[in-house]
Amino acid sequence: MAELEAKSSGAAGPSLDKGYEPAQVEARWAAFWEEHGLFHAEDKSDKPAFSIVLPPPNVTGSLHIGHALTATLQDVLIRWKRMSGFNACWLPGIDHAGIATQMVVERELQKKEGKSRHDLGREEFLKRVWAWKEQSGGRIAQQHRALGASLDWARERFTMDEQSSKAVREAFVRLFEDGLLYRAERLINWCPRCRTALSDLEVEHEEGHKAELYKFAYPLEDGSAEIIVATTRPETMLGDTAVAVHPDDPRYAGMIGKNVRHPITGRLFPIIADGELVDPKFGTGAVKVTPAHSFEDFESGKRHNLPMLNILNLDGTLNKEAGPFEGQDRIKVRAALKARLAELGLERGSDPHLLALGKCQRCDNVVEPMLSKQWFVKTRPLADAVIAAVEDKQIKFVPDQWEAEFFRWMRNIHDWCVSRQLWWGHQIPAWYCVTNHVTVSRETPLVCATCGAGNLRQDDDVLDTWFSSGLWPFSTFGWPNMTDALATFYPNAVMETGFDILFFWVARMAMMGLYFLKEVPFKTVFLHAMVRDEKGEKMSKTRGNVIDPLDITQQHGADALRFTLASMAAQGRDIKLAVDRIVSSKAFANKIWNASRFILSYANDLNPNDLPGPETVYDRWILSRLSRCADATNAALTEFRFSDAALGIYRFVWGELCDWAIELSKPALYAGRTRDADGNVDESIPATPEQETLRRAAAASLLRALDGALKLLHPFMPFVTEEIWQRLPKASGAPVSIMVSAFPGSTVAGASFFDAEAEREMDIVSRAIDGARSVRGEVALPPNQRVPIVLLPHDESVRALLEKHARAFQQLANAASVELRNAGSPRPAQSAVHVEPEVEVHLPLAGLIDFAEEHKRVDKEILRIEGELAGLSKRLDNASFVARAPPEVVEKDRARADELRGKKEKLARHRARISNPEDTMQEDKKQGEAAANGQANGAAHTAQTQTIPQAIVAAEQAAHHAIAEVQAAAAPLVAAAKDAGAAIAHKIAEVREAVAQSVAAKPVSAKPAAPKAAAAKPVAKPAVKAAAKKAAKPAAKKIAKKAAPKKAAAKKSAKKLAKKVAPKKAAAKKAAKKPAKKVAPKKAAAKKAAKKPAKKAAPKKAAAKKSKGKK
RNA sequence: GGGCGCGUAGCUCAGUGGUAGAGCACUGCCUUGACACGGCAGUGGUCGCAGGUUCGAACCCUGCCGCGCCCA
Repeated sequence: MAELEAKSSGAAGPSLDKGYEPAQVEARWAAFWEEHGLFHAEDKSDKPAFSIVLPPPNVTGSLHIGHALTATLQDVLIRWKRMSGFNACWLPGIDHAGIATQMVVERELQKKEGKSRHDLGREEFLKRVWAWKEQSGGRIAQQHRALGASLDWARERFTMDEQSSKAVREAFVRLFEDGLLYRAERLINWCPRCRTALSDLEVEHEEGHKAELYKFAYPLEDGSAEIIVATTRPETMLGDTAVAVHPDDPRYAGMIGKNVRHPITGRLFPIIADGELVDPKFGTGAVKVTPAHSFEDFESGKRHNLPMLNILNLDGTLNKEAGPFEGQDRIKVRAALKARLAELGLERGSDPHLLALGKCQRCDNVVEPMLSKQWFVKTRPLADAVIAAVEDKQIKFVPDQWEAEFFRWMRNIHDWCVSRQLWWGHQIPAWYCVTNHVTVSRETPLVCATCGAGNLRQDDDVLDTWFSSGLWPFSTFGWPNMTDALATFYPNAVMETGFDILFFWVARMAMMGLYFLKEVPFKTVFLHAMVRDEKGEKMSKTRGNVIDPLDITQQHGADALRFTLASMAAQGRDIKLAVDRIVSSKAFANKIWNASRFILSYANDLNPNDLPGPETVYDRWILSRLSRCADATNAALTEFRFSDAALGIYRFVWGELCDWAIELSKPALYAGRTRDADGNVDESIPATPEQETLRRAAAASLLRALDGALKLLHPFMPFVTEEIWQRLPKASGAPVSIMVSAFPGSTVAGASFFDAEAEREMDIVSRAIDGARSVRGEVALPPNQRVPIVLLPHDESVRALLEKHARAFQQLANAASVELRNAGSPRPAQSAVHVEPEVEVHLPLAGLIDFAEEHKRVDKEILRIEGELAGLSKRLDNASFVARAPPEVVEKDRARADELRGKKEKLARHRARISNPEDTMQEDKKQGEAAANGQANGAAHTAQTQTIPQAIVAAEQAAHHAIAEVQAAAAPLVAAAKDAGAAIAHKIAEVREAVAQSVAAKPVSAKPAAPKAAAAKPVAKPAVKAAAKKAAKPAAKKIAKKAAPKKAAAKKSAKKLAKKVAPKKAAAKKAAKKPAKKVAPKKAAAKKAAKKPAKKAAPKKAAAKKSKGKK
């Protein structure tokens, strides 16, 4: 009674809005998840750990599309693992971004107060930066929340917080104590604008700057001659301390060892021989040497003990060493210097030249190599350990092409300059006494470790931001303290980031982690692609092509953005993001929303604690497909194939659940819910108990499929899935949120739903329905016009199978009626047809359509088949193919060829029938009578039987023989033609095919000699040549399309044969096919199924491919 | 200069040896009781070019052309 009441009110359910509106939903769930602490991971847990640290965005940054991609991919992994029973920890944080942040605050200070940081002093300035950080630093965290990122906010960290600072000091001191950190005067990259040293990596090399190669002469000291040097930077001559030539260069052999006199500063310096520095073919073969301002010259200077003459101030102006040019900017001085050289009569012309410029990554100013005292990390030993670990596969790169790149860099690594002349950052824990002894210490020291002097002064400089970032995978979990969290979450499972910081960050984390914890910091490095605009250009504010993720989120929903990014994150490719894609993802969210709305309206009265199992093959099929999708999703995510995972779910939901399962279930769901003209359910016509059972089973199966789909989709689209899932009827004890429910695997709710039988049956049914739909579409039948459908299965088992699905044809192919005839029964006289290996689908359309159209349609299909057949024949006629190709491939091709021949023949017969209804009807009638004389089939709907008349059996045998004969006869021809060229061979194959057909058509009278002659003839004909030319590279399709003449002939013979012995031949063909049949349907069916059951998708094929790939 | 990668339908991309697929776009029809952010059907490709290996090449090899990135 209660149940009945529930049922009658069930259809109403809690109503969902007609369209999905993300904006209303997302904020609510983001808050809900956090309030319930669902993002939090335990320091100690029985569950296996899975940890990812979010690459800390810069404190100056606001969320851009790259962050959104990072967050999406990591959240997908984390939510997937969390749902799969892991103690999943995703740790958020912010990077203090030394240079960038200092620049931002300085700029603001200048703008608002007209002051420089020096006006404020270090202490006051740092207060301002912290204030700025407090005010703006939280923004990006809020933006991550809006994306649905399930970060463990309780663990949020900052690279300058107390714990990180402690870790930095510990790391610095230990490296120093271990001799891996030293202070030295070296040539470094100096940014005069930022007034700090930079590491090699922070210099961007820009090529193709138009410049000149300027030549001038240095007079020899003794006045005997001059030596002409070529340079792209004449102004640096003020710092020259040598001129170098190649030791083997005869032009300068006599000058080596002599001195030149500097024409401006008057200094004397030598002409040296340096085979490494000098390329005798470049310029004049003599180069000026400026050891303090060029990396190459620096090395040469060391080799030759040259003085290192620094001519620059820290701001890029020239210092007193530049003599008369002191105080001028290094770039502006060039013109003046050249003028002076000209005055002195030393200018020797110039040539145009392209050169690469090193620019500051942060401010885009030209950097200067400069001699300077800095702190360096000795990277060689650290890098070697990392190289060994990667070679050992302790760290895996995905995609693995990055491994090579990584090795290359690690093997050529230079010592890392870690000191920066900034204020914002970790101040270097080194102190100096008055005599400049260095004391490096974890705690602020009171006295000099060397001389005991007091009054120590701490190093002014700070550390490179990447120094603290390098500690991130473990400093965040408490290092240097050995905490539970560290024990649980180190090493991290995955480091997911952009390839652009592979060296900046990944390499340094690897070095630091391995050194300090003796264990790699992460097991897998997944490097995602760069997000570009739809034209493939880098997004940048100056280009104005930036897609703001938060705009997108507001307009289309975070789910749409996330799904789009994940589905485009194919490995090793840039992501060209177009708004169109986001719109279609939004449509997908709406689609699943509406599907849910529908399913819920019929499933709401079910008892979730006792859901009925599947009843019909539709129920079984969709649950089987869900299991497959779950398997594929897990496999894809395991291999970081985000795109495959996302699109696989999309295909399942849209192409299988919505397009087929829901549609197929409607008759069952509607039973007992007859509606009146106004659409109201007529309560006076209740369902029968049988109908009720089917309805509940259908609703329950759809509900299960939906529940599974939502869970699979949840990591990608957390909001809409939560919103829907919360409205699903749930068993007692269900979790509070979908995000902590169990991720589906091969089994759904503990039961395995794989069902090969159901899938096979649905494969046949769906192809037949698709066939009917195609015919309808192609003959331009209005969608709402119901027409009868006649099905001719090729054997009894298929007939029995199809019996159950009449309603499906009515539902999905808009059939007015479905008539199932026995195999071999006469066809409807005036019909349009679609042929599948297992079944012919006829639509008797006499008077409804123009049969000329049907002719065209069938001809097109025949052409297509002939094209494919020609290709297959060419292969199968090739003796070495048969001999050398794997047997299963040969067998597959044979089966396919058989299948195609059968199909073609049926179509040809069909064509004949509609061209000449009288004749065909006679034939059909005759066959009908013959059949009627045979034994009646028990399960038959109609009176015909499947008995094959004796004549047909004979015909079949004759046809077999004839085919064999023709094959034998054609073989030498084919061989000969091969010599003559591939094109001709191809042609022969086509002709041979046609001949075989016509021979088969006249089985009784056919003689071996005839086909031979027939085959030989067309080859000789010049008519072939045009086609042959094209056929050099035979695309089957093309040939079929273009080689019209040949096709016409084939058609003609097909027509002829069809007229005369069509029915017999059909039977013969079918029989001939039998032996190969066992193998054939599998692949062919798979291929077709791939295309059809889901219009939107190719699920089976995709699955097949995947499993193939896995092997 | 060295290295890596890319070039497949109008667009964005799958596809690592058996004659090419998807999404979007496009065309036609359809307001059928989940969804017009929808349904059904359809058009569209000498897989950059040229050689080679192979029974067979979008796929492997070589060269060339074009584009991109990294490093010097």
